[in-house]
Amino acid sequence: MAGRFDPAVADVRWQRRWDDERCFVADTASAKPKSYVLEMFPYPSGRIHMGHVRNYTMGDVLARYRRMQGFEVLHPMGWDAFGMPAENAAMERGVHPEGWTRGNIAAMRDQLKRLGFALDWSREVATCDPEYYGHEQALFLDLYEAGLVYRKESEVNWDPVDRTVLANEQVIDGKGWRSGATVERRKLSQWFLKITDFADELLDGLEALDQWPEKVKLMQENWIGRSDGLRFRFRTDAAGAQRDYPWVEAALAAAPEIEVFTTRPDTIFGASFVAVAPDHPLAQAVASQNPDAADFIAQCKAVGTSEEAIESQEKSGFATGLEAIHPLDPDWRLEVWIANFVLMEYGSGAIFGVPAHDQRDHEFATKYDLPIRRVVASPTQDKDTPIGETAEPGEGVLVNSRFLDGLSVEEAKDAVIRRAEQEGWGKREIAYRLRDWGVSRQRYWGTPIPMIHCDRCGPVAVPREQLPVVLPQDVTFDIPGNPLDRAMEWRQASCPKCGGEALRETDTFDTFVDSSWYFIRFASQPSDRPFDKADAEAWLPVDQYIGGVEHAILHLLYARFWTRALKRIGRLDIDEPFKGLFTQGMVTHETFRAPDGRWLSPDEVRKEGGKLVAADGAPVSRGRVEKMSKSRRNTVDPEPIVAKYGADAVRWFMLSDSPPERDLEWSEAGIEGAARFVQRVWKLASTEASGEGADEALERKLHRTIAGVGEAIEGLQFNKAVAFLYELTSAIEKAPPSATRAEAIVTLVRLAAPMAPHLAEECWAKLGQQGLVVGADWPSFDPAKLVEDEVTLAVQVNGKLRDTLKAPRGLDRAEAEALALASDKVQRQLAGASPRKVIVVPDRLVNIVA
RNA sequence: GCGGACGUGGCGGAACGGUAGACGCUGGGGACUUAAAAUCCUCUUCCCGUGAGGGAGUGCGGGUUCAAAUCCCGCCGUCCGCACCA
Repeated sequence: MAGRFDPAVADVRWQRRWDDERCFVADTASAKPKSYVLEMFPYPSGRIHMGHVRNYTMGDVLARYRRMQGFEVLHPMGWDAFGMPAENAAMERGVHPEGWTRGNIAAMRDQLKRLGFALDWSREVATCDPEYYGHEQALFLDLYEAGLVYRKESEVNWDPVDRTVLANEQVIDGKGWRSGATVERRKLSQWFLKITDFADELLDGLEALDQWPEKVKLMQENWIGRSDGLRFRFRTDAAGAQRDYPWVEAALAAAPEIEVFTTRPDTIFGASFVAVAPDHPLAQAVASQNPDAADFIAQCKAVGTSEEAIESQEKSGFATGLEAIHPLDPDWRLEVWIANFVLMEYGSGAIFGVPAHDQRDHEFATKYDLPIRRVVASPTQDKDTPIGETAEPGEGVLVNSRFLDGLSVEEAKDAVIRRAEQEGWGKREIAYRLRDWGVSRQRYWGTPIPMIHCDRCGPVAVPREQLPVVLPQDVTFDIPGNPLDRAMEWRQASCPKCGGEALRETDTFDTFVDSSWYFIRFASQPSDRPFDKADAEAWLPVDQYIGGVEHAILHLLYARFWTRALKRIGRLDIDEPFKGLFTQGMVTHETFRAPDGRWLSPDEVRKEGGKLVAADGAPVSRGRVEKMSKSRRNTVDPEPIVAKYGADAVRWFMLSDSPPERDLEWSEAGIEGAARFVQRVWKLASTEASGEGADEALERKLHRTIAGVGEAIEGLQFNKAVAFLYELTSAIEKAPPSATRAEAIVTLVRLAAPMAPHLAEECWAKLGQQGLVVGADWPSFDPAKLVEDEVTLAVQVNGKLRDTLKAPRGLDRAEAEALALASDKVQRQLAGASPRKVIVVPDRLVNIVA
């Protein structure tokens, strides 16, 4: 009896060997074709979790597979090391964010190494390295000089207790996620990157990304939210008797014209009112003179920003006493309202309402008894068909619309836009949902924004030779707010322009800036500049990028933007950073709850008499299978699992069963099964009795497996690759000794190498093969050996399967038909009737239609 | 509300329009063992039948086709993204 494969010994042995031989160091100068495989780098939270293991295992299989195929592979790893958890740890435990982060990186690096990933650690970067963020500051200044950066006042979520800006995701039900304080809307001066300049490019670029999931492309498309329409002006006037009201005067002075944006210029004769956003200048002017208006606006702002709050909120408005003059009819006047459903950030912050064909306008008009005028009619309607309880946003033919009558919606849109442009009161415009990217964060643990504020010169860029602007170490976290604000020694600087006393910018970058170019730095890392153009272009774009779908919009959009911005300024000639994208599913686990509703971790639950009970004997209810999370207490720490079963079993399980894009449920039984497979392969390799002669059936199986595994890995269908290897393993186990069998075992080891590399190396050595299996060639297959000489013909009568027959391959139609008709079962079904028609699919099926 | 994905045994899932359920897990039976673990063999969609065999079956209802899990139409359900975007 051969011994068992002992991962505790083997894993370390081969990891050391790969390291010693620098197996995974990528050579940019190599003449081989290049392949860049990348997984989204982790935030160093302290320990890796199963999601990381799954993500990195997939990338690793691909990287190792490509290497065996003869590619020079770049497969790097680093750390998205800035961010709030480090500061929270500093506040809660009094540790410095840097020390905390560095410690976490060291621990997680060890954990990753223990899993035997084929990573080029020589290129490791952490975004908190001054070298890394210094180059990032330089890139930012490049963009600044190119006019792609600007400073603007903008509204932010302000936590008054923690005295910091919160991201939208950190505002829960209107309260700060840490402090629980009610979040205020506050205006702050922030740095913005002009991502909207690239809106069209980013949208059009999606088309070429044929190796991206449609879902992600669609999400980005919606996020960018392009809509074509017309921007035009209404002249304003006072409504008859109200000319002398002070707020009307103020409003007319502030807004002699109101600009609106519409995607439905065709409905211009259906207009029944004009509405502006509460923070529109006109609304503000009215409010300055009219306390009721001011109250109304304050009410609008008081409503939470949560989705539910917005959804349940009733449409409401405030009549300003102004009127807007219809651009196509000077005698036609529309009431001007301030309305709570108009957004200042979109379009021009003002709309004209068409209640007949827009649901929001319909609700508003109904409430305030404004006219509802049909201007589009479907084929079953005419110009007098009344509008019902809801608006009719659909297609049709224009009615009640003067010169537009009879035109289709599309034709009418065009006609109105042309007329507006001719007459000079409006022009065609494209509006985007996408906003410019605000990158300022009032946080310590991030990349300092390389700017200096001078009272005389305004904001001035830090001179290049002074980069990097390094974070000061000596800061305190005992008081809420940004510690950089209090680091007076660090803040003081002389103005690069006038030489006078000035203060540094104390905001740091959104961490998404850090992750917007790390894949470029991986490809090329000179010390004197962010990257070398030629070296970076040798690797980029990333051939396969793998990560969670939660980054479908922000990170992936920012990285695409950054890459295009670098192209525009001539730094890198790459359009799209990620040629192939794959978003893997989550790792889930069942959940358990105590009678009082508390979540219980799996090790607090045991089985007793077929029932689940807690440690104290209380009955436990089984919850849903959910994503592993601390709050649900259903996490499984990979480290003890790896220690118990070995890296390969864990890797194998991560690839088994579930298709990679779907969720994978962690289970004890599953990992046991994976560990069993590892031993089966080891047993084959370690007990192989050499045999003589060929085994044709096994040989065909072998070639089909080579083809199948290759195709599955190429398509990132790892679960199928796994299934193929199970089949081959069973076939070899059952086969009698032969030369073919011996060869099949060697091939099996190569096929399994990307997934279970330690096992493969151990087997490879045991089988007396030369070198390391990581450097071995991927097996090739002979297409001629993929087919069987004998096929199984399915025989159907009227489309129902009645028999299966063994037949030699390549029967012609007549032969196949004759064979099928000779079947007893077929004859019984036919019961003497003669077939009306016979369909033959060669070597597969005969269908007899009676 | 808008957009999208998905729905197959006890479970995860396979299946160029052509033998539904590969492979794995679980469970049943058996072998080996003093015993257990490990390992191996074997069965495992459902219904009728001792059996040979027959019938049903891929969320539901229609349709196209010699043939539909797969294509088309209409429902139902689950999940995800966006959300007062003019």
